[in-house]
This record gives sequence, C-alpha cells and structure tokens, in this order.
Amino acid sequence: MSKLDPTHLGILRLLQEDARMTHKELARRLRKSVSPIFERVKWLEQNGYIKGYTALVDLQKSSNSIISFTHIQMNDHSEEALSAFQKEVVQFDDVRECYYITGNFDFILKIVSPDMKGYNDFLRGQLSKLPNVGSVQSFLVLSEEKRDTSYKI
Amino acid sequence: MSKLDPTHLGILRLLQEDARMTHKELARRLRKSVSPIFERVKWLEQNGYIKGYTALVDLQKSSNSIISFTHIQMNDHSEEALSAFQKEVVQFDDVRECYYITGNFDFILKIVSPDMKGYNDFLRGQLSKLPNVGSVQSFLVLSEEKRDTSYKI
DNA sequence: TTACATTCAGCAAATTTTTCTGTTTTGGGC
DNA sequence: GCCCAAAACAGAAAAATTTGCTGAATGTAA
Repeated sequence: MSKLDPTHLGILRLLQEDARMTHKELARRLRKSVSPIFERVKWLEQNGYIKGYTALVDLQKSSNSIISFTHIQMNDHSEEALSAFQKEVVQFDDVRECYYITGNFDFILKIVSPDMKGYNDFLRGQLSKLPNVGSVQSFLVLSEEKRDTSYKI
Repeated sequence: MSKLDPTHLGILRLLQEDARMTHKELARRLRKSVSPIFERVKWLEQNGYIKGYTALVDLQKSSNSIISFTHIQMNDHSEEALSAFQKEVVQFDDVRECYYITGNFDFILKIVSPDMKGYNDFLRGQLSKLPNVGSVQSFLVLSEEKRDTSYKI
C-alpha cells in the first residue's frame, strides 16, 4: 500500500489543513527545500492521492439551501440492482455524497437542495423514479455543529 | 441575507471547484481585473463565508481508516442536555462531522477511526461516557461512491 | 570501484500575490 | 438631472512564490 513516506504524509496532512499553503511554507514545516516539496505535491496529485482542492463555504450564510441525510433501503439486493442504482443516483446534482453502508439501510445520501420544494422535487421526481428503491427515510439537517473534511492519516 | 453579488458568488463557486485557482485565473473567468478579486476573496475569508481550504485526500489509498455514520438518540431532549452533548462530542478527534437533525434520531456523526478497534474504543470509551446518550446506531461505510464537498450556491 | 538512479538544495526566470494610486461607477439627497 | 461621497475597479510596480533546471550527495547493483 504505502509508497508514502513521512514527507508525503506531512504534505497530505498540511494541505488538508490549508490547501492554499505555499510550497515554501510546506518546505519550512517539513524541513525540506522547495523543489522536493514541489515535485512531491505534483506526484500526489497525478497519482490520485490528492483528488482536488476545495474551499469550505458557509452554506447557511451563503444560501438558503437545505441539507438532508437520506437513507435508502433497496428491495432488490442483487449486484446488478445495487450497481445500477449507484450509477444513476450519483449523477443527480442534489446528491453531493453517496455511501454504501452496513445495517438496516443500503445507502446514505447527502442531499443539498435549494429549498424544501426542491428537495420534494428531488425525492418524487428523481429518486423515487429509480428502479428497486424500497423505503426512503429523510433526516433533515437542522444545524451543522462540526464539519471537518480532513482525515487523520 | 445576501450581501453577495454575482462576483462574490462566482468566486465561491470557482474556489469550491478548485481552491488553488490563482487570482489571475479567477479574474479572467469572472471578467474582472486581479485587484477586485483579491480584495473580495479576502473579504469572503474575513467575513466567514469561506471557512477554509482543504485538499481532498483519497482515504482508501492513503490509510486503512474506517468511516461510520453513527446515529444518536438522546434520552433527554432539554436544551441543556443537547447543548452539553454537542459541546463535548465535537471535540472528539474521531468525530469529523456532527449534524443536529429531524426524525427518529437527534444527531448524525461522521466518524473516522484508524481501524475497527479504534472505532470500538471510541464508542465505548468516549461516546457512551457522555451524559444522556440513549441509543446509538452505527452505519459503517463499505464504499464511498461519491463525495463532492462543494455546494451549489 | 564504477555506473546508474534517486533525492535533494540552490539558483534563476516566469508567474503570481499584494500593495498602492488614481479613475470609474454607483446610489442617495437635493 | 446634478452633485457628492463611498464603493468598486483597472493598471502598475514591488514583493513573494512557482516552476524548471543544474549539479551535488546518497544509495544500489554490477
């Protein structure tokens, strides 16, 4: 697995904390010069360890969108049915995240819709149209208490 | 609400797509010169619209960590009990995200632990020690099918 | 030892960031 | 419609960073 040495891991950790940190600052903290840092960052990007960089926007301040964690139970658990569902559902714009999970449900979706009508349209116009969707349970987010997208690695 | 004009929104959209996009490129795409872009980005940061920048790391390639969506039902729904729980739970390192929600449960936590033992330790050593935690239901992530942290705004 | 590959530091050119200055635009009051 | 003040803007220039290159140091295999 790990072709990743401590410098690689350090870069990943630091760029998770602040994706706009300069190479010079990365170099200073990891006690290397700029060029190896530069090359390693490019390597991490090109080899898929870093999938992208994103700004974390305060959704509540910036829009009226609503968030729901929507849980799906399928009524057909064949590989074909699950794959077909995944393939379709991730293409919906309102679906920001999709996880296949253990337990009572099969999938957890994180849905962001412009408002309650938009969410309703998504549920009835898009989600429920997909084949083999059994029960759907919505947990609407009332407040986001913590959201740290970095991983400990 | 919205002190945000189309340029502000454009910046937020573009930086969500790529947090390392240069100010010059932002300016080109938004048909402005560099300086107003520069000032607006700083304004968005200082006024809390942008909460940070982060690199999206491929967790499966970079570590063996496991992810769980852990649902909490409290046995005391007083404001004091809920607030106390929130305040404590968000401080745990394994708790990456915490949402207060509608429905059968009160909170959804996104937990990232180094391995199953770490998750077990978290549940029994940390989470269950908090006051007024009623039932806990874990949904372990088997595969991440989509994860787009940007919001449509 | 020699040849080769890898990693790195240091340098320099190209590019970007950041500050500053002065102009243009916008909106409120008259 | 005109005027003024505040805000937003473009352009230029200095400071800082990015990016590519060169050669030294290190390790490895023959």
